[in-house]
Order: sequence, then structure tokens, then C-alpha cells
Amino acid sequence: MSADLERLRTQLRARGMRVTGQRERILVAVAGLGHGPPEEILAAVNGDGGSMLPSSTVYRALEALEDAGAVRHTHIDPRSPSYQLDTHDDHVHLRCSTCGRLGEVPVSVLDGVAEAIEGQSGYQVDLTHIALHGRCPQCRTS
Amino acid sequence: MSADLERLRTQLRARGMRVTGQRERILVAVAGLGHGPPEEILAAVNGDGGSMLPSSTVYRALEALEDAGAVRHTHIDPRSPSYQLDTHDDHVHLRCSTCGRLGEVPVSVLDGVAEAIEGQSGYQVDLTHIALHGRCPQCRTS
DNA sequence: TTGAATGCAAAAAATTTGCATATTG
DNA sequence: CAATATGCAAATTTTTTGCATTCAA
Repeated sequence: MSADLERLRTQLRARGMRVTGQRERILVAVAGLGHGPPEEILAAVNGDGGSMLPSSTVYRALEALEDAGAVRHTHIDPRSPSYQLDTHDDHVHLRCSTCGRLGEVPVSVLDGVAEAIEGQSGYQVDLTHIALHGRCPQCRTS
Repeated sequence: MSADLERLRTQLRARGMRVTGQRERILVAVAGLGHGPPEEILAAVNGDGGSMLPSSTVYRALEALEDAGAVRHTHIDPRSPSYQLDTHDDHVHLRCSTCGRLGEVPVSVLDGVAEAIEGQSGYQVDLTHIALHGRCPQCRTS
């Protein structure tokens, strides 16, 4: 039993939600992918040897898992949400607008930013799972 | 003739693209809304007194305008892209995860961040039109 | 004139919903 | 047992595409 699954049980039960085989498989798929849109997660789950799940279950489970705090989503790809485990090993996603290549840097590059924003606007923002866009080293050179 | 439209002409023509009435109306709608998803832009255009446009024209025009550098999009709302004029009056969008209320702060809160990211990853990111999520002052209190 | 853009219709993709059934706690 | 979640099918919503026609340069 992985630590992720153990944590999932706690998180779900704390909210009166249920731990089901489908939710576990989906969590495992998300963990395996690192991050990905619902479509890819569905494909991963449906390729894990178990029974096929309908997309509705994946969408509903992702929502439930997100409510429970087990997963999160960002918009790495501008077109669709990308889900990932909600661990505390946070990083800022970087995506090349030209080639789509992904990178990441520790959230520490944003140290002080949340405070500055709070001071200027009163908003308490979450910087732990954001995605930024730009050009990767390769595309800048070529 | 607004400065925005004037600029649009230059930007489009510089790329061999054409200035059409539809594109102008769409640009005006985006300017009027400040920012909004394709659906809202379509509704705004279709309520401006002119002829009705099909959604395909809006999607294609937004893509063209974005290529030309006249508009940009961010993901203020996690569910759909939000288009806005690509002016240089940049700010960081803030959206309350609880109530959806919008706010903004000048990009200067991110001073130094782009350099830090470039140093750590080689990515040259664009911080001029990002959207961050969190809790607004009202929702924090209540 | 002529290549780019539009309009329309239809297709495709992505996401949501209703409801009977199965499952968890 | 009671409430939650699933599966399936169908409905929505959002976005894309093909193609004949129109229009800007």
C-alpha cells in the first residue's frame, strides 16, 4: 500500500467520502503520469489491466479527489486542465509556447511574491502549482 | 478610430493578414469586456447591432488576432480561456477560488522572477498576463 | 485578380447529467 | 441499511473543419 493511497483514505474519509477501487486506480494513474489531462488519465486507467471506466467516472472522481485534497490541477497546456498529485513537493511548471516542452523550477523562485500580492490586493494566492509559459532553451537558440 | 484599431491594422498588415469588419468588431468587443471567454465575446459581438457572426468566425478571428499580437489569453477562469487586449498595461489577474471575484496587481510584484527562472531553467517566461488563484479579502473574512 | 476570411453546416471533442444499480461504511 | 459512487446512455457545451462564396489588398 503506497503512502499516497494511505493518505487518500484519510482524506476521503475525513469528508465522508468513500474509498473505491476506481478512485484508487485513478489516483495511481495520476501518480504514474506525473500530470496530465482527464483524457490521458482515462487512457492510463483503462490501460492498467483493470476494467474499463467510463469518462464520467474519471471526471467525477477527479473532482472528488480534488475536493479531498488528493489531487490538484493547473493549466500547463492552455487547452485543458492538467491534474497532478497534491503533494507538497511543489514546483512551478514551465511550458514552451513553441514546442510544448515542459520544465520546472522550485516554488522558491516566487518567494515573497505572495506577500507582495497580499499587501497590494488583499488576495491570498496559492503559488504552489502554477504553470508559466515562455520559450525553452532549445527554442530560444534555434 | 481608436488607437486599438489603428494598431490592429498595422499588426495584421505586417503579417499579410487582412483587416475585416468582423475582426474589428471582435477586437472592440474584447476591449469592451476587458477580458472574457470566446462565448462571451461572441455574445458581445452579436449584441453590438451588427450582423450575427457564427462562433467559428470568432474562434478563427481570436486565433488570428492573437497571432498578430492584438489579443492574448489567460486562464482566469479555470474552465475556459479568457481573451483580452494585448496592451502593455500589464497586470496579474487574481481570481478568488471561492466566489470568483476578480482583482489585479501590477506585474511589478513579479520583478526579478523571470530572471530567477531563466537562471534556474533557461526558460524565458512571459509574466505579463498571468492569472493567479486564491482567496479574496471578503472570502477570507467570512 | 487572388489569396485570405467568412458563413454555414456538420463533425469532433470535451464535459455534464439522469437514473437505475451496485457498493461502501 | 442508508448514503455515496458507478455505469451507461444521452444531452450539453465547446471547439474545429470542409467547402463554396465573398471580400480586402
